[in-house]
Amino acid sequence: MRNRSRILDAALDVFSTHGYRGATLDMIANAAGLSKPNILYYFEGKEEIHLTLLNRLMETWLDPLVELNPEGDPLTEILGYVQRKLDMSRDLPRESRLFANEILQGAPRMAPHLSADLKPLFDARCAVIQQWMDAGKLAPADPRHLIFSIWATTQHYADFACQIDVLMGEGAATDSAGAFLEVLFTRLLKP
Amino acid sequence: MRNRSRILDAALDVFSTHGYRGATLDMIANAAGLSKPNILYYFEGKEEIHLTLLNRLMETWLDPLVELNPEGDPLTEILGYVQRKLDMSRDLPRESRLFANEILQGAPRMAPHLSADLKPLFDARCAVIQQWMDAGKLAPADPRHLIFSIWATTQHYADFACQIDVLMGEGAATDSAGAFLEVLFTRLLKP
DNA sequence: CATCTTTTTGACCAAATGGTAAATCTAAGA
DNA sequence: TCTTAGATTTACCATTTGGTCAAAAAGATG
Repeated sequence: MRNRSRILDAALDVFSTHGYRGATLDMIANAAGLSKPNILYYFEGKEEIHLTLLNRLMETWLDPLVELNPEGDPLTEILGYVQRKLDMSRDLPRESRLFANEILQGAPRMAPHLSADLKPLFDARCAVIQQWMDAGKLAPADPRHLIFSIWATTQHYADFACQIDVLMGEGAATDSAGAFLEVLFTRLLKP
Repeated sequence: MRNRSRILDAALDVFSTHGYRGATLDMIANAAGLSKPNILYYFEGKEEIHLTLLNRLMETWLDPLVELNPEGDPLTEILGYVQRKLDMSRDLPRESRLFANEILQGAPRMAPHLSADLKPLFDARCAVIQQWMDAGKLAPADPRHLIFSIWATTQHYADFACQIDVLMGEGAATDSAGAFLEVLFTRLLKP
């Protein structure tokens, strides 16, 4: 099944930079070093490749939030979450852009996942954060918007990388971003 | 020239939800209530329509940052900027998504604009903010990442609206977002 | 070697898509 | 009313693209 992996890797390249409709099987075949019919030997079609990528992505994507430990020290936990999300933008920018593309276009193939997987986790984590705030361990703020702001600021470094490269120089951003975001969320949340 | 406007409006709808390659002239024609050849009577082709939209967008997009007044009260100016950007996400979500789509895909048609128009403004505003911080009027933080975080958090409400709708219920977000972001950036920047 | 299964490929196909050409319609002036 | 310029449509065209099919390679197995 090495070919399957090569196809998925190539498809991740292509889908993440051109979007679903902008990607073609020929592009994927080329990037994978296989012929188009050969790709359709391993996958039923373009949509199945895309769907496979999205399904795999969902686990990876939720993981950092799953790891947020309700028993841990509140501020440390939140800052750790920010750090893990920022690491993902640095290490998996293609996945971030694949996700962004899908959401931008109204999540036509991922809406079920959002309701079924993301929403329950989101609600649970919001409740935990709210309890931390109620207990005075974090400064008060809407937990939902807090999470949105963490997603937005961290993913921005992957999704808008090309703009950031123009403004800061290639790759100069992700280093200093970690320090900035730590300050940002510490000042927001320190009780 | 009313038809030109109708075409551009329809194209904004289509491009912002499907991306450049995902959009078709037929979709645009349909949305505009015109025939495909009639659209090509007003524009040279698909690319010219897209380019026209991007060019118009650039002005609108830079405007809130242009309005940031170096003579004003620092915190008020920054918070005003955040508010204007958030208003844009609420009022012009299609434009925000058009922009996000373009950047996500590596800004193939807008890279020149970024270097020529955005970069100088960005550098100038960073310098102003740095001076404010040096003068002790704002708490210290990297001005570049500050601006990125403002872009990220405000545009997130337009670009990821479909995800936010799932997590918070339709349209419930943009109201409370303003208050949250004001707290976020006040706690970050208040000296 | 001979057989059987798994991969791979070259030649196609039908639909979609960006775009063109020429004919037709419409409205304003002379 | 006739003319003329602009606007619109119908009928196409060439290319791209997702996908199929049968045949050929390439392994495995006895």
